[in-house]
Amino acid sequence: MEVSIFIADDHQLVIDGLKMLLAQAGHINISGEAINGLIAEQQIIKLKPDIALLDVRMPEKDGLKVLQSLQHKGCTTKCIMLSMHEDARYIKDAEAFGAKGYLLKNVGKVVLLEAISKVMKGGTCFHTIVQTEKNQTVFFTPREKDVIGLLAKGHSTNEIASLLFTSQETIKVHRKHIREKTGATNSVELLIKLKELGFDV
Amino acid sequence: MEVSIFIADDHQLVIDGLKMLLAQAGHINISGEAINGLIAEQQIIKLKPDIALLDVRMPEKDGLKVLQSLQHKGCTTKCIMLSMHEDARYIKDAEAFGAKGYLLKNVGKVVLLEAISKVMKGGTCFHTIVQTEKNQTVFFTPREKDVIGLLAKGHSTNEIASLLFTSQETIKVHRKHIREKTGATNSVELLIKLKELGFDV
DNA sequence: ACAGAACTACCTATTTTTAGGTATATTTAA
DNA sequence: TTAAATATACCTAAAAATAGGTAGTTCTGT
Repeated sequence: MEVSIFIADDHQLVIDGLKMLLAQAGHINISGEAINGLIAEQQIIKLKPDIALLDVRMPEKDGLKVLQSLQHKGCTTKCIMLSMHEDARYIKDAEAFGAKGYLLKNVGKVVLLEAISKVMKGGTCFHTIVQTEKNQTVFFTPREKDVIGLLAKGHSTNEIASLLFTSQETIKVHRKHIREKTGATNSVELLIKLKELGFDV
Repeated sequence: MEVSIFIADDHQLVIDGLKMLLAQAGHINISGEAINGLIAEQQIIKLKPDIALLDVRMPEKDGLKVLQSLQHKGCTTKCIMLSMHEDARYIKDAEAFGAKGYLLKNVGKVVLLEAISKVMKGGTCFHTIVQTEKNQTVFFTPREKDVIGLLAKGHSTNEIASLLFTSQETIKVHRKHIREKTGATNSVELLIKLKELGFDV
């Protein structure tokens, strides 16, 4: 049976490559493509492809957000996420948001075609990762996330306090809690650990 | 005429895509592929393809280093760099090291095929960028690069001094110079600016 | 041989961050 | 309606980073 697939990736060359790769398979037709999340979302809603391949990291709107929006709007297109990040949190989020699969970009075409086949048969295909003891959910409060966001932009405690209309002392406490939650002893280390945990910083 | 091409990229899916894309062109045959710089270098020397497509960012040995090694060893394969980074420094370096082309991954297949054609005819194809006043060459000494590398891993001045077998005072000076060169006032800001300048941090 | 660059090292001084503590008002959830 | 979580704010104290200075040695290229 003919399968229609939509491709969203921020690199045109990757899109072109995937198109060729999928076209090769014979039973697949490419219903559309997009180089950012916003266009992807609009087009997928409009074209209703059987499957959408969504790059996780995209401009305007990342793949997970597109996935959420599509689910929220009742779109029936089955989404397979493509990512460079072998990260538990991303994969869990993708699954939670209703993705049918999650593949790393370092898989080969065989794995991709198998995943598409599986998903079309109603199954799922999530990249299994070596899930060690760590990655125990680290949780941040909304305010802590505000602080993390500004920290990641290179702001000092003083600047963050001004931007969030609160005192330096308060921001100090938030920073302390954030460090304690991650086990980091300085800001650079903190940002590294946050990235490892899958946060967009 | 038949053109043999080697592909090096750290994502198998990108390789597979490019293979399909190039195979489509008819007159191109893929002589080999690699998912890291070291393997790429060995294979290119062994297989002597007409053209090598080298991803700039690769594990083990980045594309620019592979390019340098190949030139140094007198390899005649014409190298076209593929990159996600529209960065003056990378492009200049690539040209200086003897690359025949530099393309962003957001170009389409038409541009890629044209570039290959141009290069095969003895020409070059460098992605022209909007070169604003900024990007005035920021240069780091080898030792400064050592320090930057360890800083980016979250190490403190103290730790860096130990790792580089020198005194804290010396590392302080290096850090000061690095900040002065980039205009950053703290480490997080520094790393952000370095990334903007195209450094692998 | 000399100039310049790079690496080293120390100085002072201020600012910022890190690392503990306590405490209170407000909101959230059981 | 308690209990817990969140955001707020202040305290002390030590460690680290930032920002300026001078200066000697070594290596490299002219």
